[in-house]
Amino acid sequence: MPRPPHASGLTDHLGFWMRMVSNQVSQAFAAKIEARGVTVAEWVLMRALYAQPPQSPSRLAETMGMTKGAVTKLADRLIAKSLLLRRPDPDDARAQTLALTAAGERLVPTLAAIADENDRAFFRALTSAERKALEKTLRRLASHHGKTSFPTS
Amino acid sequence: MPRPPHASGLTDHLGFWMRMVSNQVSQAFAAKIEARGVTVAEWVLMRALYAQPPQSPSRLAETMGMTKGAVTKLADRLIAKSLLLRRPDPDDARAQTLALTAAGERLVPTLAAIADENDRAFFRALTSAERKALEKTLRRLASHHGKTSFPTS
DNA sequence: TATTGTTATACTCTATAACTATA
DNA sequence: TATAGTTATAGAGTATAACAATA
Repeated sequence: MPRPPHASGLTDHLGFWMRMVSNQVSQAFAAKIEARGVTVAEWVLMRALYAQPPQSPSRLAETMGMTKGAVTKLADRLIAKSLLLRRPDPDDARAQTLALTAAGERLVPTLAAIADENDRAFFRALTSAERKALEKTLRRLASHHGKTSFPTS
Repeated sequence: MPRPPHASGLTDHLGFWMRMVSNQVSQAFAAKIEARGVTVAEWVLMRALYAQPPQSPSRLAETMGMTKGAVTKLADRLIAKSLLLRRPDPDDARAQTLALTAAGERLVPTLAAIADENDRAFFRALTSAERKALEKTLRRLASHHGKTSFPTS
């Protein structure tokens, strides 16, 4: 009987392991912030607006690497939760600005603390040197392949 | 004027970088296999069935870490593409079995080669030692946090 | 009763494209 | 005409829960 042609396995690819670990850490984080009523994507948008002047949807779409339509939808949800405000730009009647509400501003440090804790717990299995090496590697890969320009600090 | 309370930034978390790099590599792979008419999730299911005896949806759900309903939906799509076959289990009238069609079996090595190439291209920026270290780290994290039991070979 | 699998429903995330209002 | 933003639509991915058939 003929043997089937060789095909590399799922676990032969670093991309597979990246996806698996990424899903694990993101799902753990998502579960923790769900109690605060926000999703991971919402957290990212909120953090991008924290302690910043109001930003246009276009600009947020650019820095977050998503489409304008996606930003609108995300913003709609945060507005419905009274965490975000949409206001017309006084200088350009076509434009809008997005800014956190007072409640939104207050929530960000809480979410940030949850993110800190989640990260610490998840990567606790690694030594300090391993974490450093992992971060360096990931940053290299991200900047090598990334089109999006997140604030790198 | 009061300074806003400190909140750690998105880029302070390894989880953020994991998610960013994982998305980059998965999206690159998704774009390449789209020409063959399959998605990443479909590839994973197909690879799990390649050169294997027919498997029950339950078992696949277990090993892939998803619900039975999700497997059914994924299977429906692959069946519509004539890449998968669903057949009643002769030993248990409640049960079904899933197996690749001949076309499905033929497609897997092609997809595997694309995955190989995608992985090589994406991680080319790293040295061999860095890749080894990354793999070791990711496997450690995955097994430390994973409930799902993928074939680890 | 317990189990297998499907179906129904829902929600997040994301994209593309059409559309509106303004520049 | 070009740009800013929203809306409409679509589809992947995933989950929960109700259900039918069978064990």
